[in-house]
Amino acid sequence: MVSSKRTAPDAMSDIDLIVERLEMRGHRVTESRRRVLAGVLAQPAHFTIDDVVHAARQVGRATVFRTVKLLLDLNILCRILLDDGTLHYRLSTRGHHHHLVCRDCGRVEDFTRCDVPALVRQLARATDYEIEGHWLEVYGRCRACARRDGRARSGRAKNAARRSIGATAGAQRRRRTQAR
Amino acid sequence: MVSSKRTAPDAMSDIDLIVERLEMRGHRVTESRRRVLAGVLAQPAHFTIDDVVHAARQVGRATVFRTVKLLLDLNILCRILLDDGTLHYRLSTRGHHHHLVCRDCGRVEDFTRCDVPALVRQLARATDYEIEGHWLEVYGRCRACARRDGRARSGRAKNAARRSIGATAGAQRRRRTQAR
DNA sequence: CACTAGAATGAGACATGGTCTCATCGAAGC
DNA sequence: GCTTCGATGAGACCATGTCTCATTCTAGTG
Repeated sequence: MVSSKRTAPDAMSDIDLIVERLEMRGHRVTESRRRVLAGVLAQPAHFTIDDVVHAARQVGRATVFRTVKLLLDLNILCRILLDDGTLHYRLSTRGHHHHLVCRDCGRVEDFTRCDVPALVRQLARATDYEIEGHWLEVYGRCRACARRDGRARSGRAKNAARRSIGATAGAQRRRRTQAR
Repeated sequence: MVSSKRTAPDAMSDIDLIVERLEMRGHRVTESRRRVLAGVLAQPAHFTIDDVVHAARQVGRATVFRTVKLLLDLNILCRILLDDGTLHYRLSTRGHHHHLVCRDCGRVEDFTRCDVPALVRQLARATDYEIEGHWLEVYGRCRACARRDGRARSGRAKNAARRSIGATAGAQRRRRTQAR
């Protein structure tokens, strides 16, 4: 709590903050966990577990999975459901929030405004459910992507409409593979 | 606004309706596809692809996957994101709708009221995204489940809170396996 | 400080969900 | 009846994630 603020504000301090939360919850702080944390913090906005497995190369695969799950539990990470149905991860902003995801480049914006509670109240009345939570993701195209191929737009529109939430995971794999 | 389970007047006519939609879109109507359709229509409210693979036993696994994807494309099926992050399928009610899912028994209600458009407009203004769609699922406990263990509730509450969207797929597998 | 319980680890087998390939079949238009 | 080409099935393959179990290591205790 009155913890070792041993280093100046650099990447380490982020790790230390998370380490503190681990300790507070009674989890042990091991070298592997530190490495996974460093790997996570080194990622861009959002990433797959595989990205972390590569970033924290000395750590076993199973441990990376366990640690990421732990971070989800602690609300240090959150999940993003991409347009194509695959799940990515990202550092969580504090509190209740949702994601606005660009279908083309995968950029993610957080937003905190959430109109759902009113709907939830009405649903609760109408259905007699005890409502405990909800999941909302909004999909679109960021300005850069919309502008980049504004003219091809009408041609792409049909594909975009086709490309439901359920586009294949395989397509996603290929897309990512090509991209690197 | 809450439409409950579809009652099939008789299964054959449902199949024929779907077959018609396939033909209209220029897809061939094969024996395998009929079998998959029959398998899908024989399912309870929601199901996994594996359930369909078992129901349509004479049909190859790959074909079941292909056919289900086709049905998703045609909006005959829709996906449900369960509490634990796994995807299930269900016959789609017409038009835009969302799901209210019971975390305990997995029951699903559709609802069509959707307050998101207002939010979407505001997001579009604030972020300059072209917004194309959204995904909303609401989680809770149906009346039957809430009543069944009303007393154990306080004890379970903590678990429920823990059990984020990210609960393990393994847990889900086990749950389903036990259940049959 | 040494000791110890038990949490965490890593290797690798395993499970699941899904895609791809390719030879073959068969629906439907002519 | 022929022909075309979309659909099929078997099975290999891949990605993601979990489980097991022997071993290691953290952190609390004396």
